[in-house]
Amino acid sequence: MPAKLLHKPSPAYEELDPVVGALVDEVIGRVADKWTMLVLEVLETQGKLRFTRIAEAVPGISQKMLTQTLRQMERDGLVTRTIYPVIPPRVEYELTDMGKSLGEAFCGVWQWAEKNLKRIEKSRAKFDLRAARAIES
Amino acid sequence: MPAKLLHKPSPAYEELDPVVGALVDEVIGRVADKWTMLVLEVLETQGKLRFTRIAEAVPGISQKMLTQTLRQMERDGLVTRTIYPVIPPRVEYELTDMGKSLGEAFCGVWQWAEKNLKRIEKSRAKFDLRAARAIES
DNA sequence: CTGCATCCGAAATGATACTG
DNA sequence: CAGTATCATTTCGGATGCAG
Repeated sequence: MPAKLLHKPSPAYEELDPVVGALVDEVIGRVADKWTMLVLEVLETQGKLRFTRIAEAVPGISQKMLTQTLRQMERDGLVTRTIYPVIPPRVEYELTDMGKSLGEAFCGVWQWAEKNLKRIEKSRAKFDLRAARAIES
Repeated sequence: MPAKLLHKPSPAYEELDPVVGALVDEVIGRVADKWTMLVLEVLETQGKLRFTRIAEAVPGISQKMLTQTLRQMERDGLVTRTIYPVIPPRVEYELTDMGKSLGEAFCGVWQWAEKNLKRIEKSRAKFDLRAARAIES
């Protein structure tokens, strides 16, 4: 992989190969999903978990969205789903190697978010203040 | 951010500081947005650009979404917006230092996406095949 | 306990027309 | 050129009921 393509393929790259470019965008769209990121984070830090544990660990997620997110992640090969044929049912989810590697790739983003939280809030306050004054005048 | 929780417990960091935890989630939700990521990437690799150039470089984005995304990024302090009072209007967008640092944080995710594209496609094909067979039987 | 199916309102997005 | 405004459409997400 050339150093030039460390990031998303440039427009030139997409003109050469629009299909691959579109697919990369599609994958980014999938992976850059709020619930996917939060579930990924939980599974990365807490290891193998069952459905209800994940629901508890991801604040605000509904059962429907959790099921949907886990199915997508399973389809994409990010998690394994293990069903224990017992009563009551027991289903456990665990990151695959690919899932773990994605978690590591996102690590920098989490750090960035924590580190820059206050700066973002300040920026927003400033922006909103300027906007308010613009309306007055 | 969802308002209501269907369950009681929370992740470790939220128990320590629920407010900060919620804010980190909010920032992640914002930053882990498809269009934000794509625009960020374009500005990172191509530097200062005007509105139409960005639109051309981000395949599939609508004018509305580009405007919205750029406004949010400006509000969060990720980009600067420079207006040249000429006719026709000329507006240029450029990453701030904070925007650039976010771009670097996302670098690993881009690499991951390119690297694992084929593996994801294979996983999906396999999953869909199993699902199809499950329906038949 | 897990999680699918369905309904429904809310929110996000796209398409189009229009403006300084 | 760089938007804003509006409307149509799609998607999201919560609530509920039910099944294995």
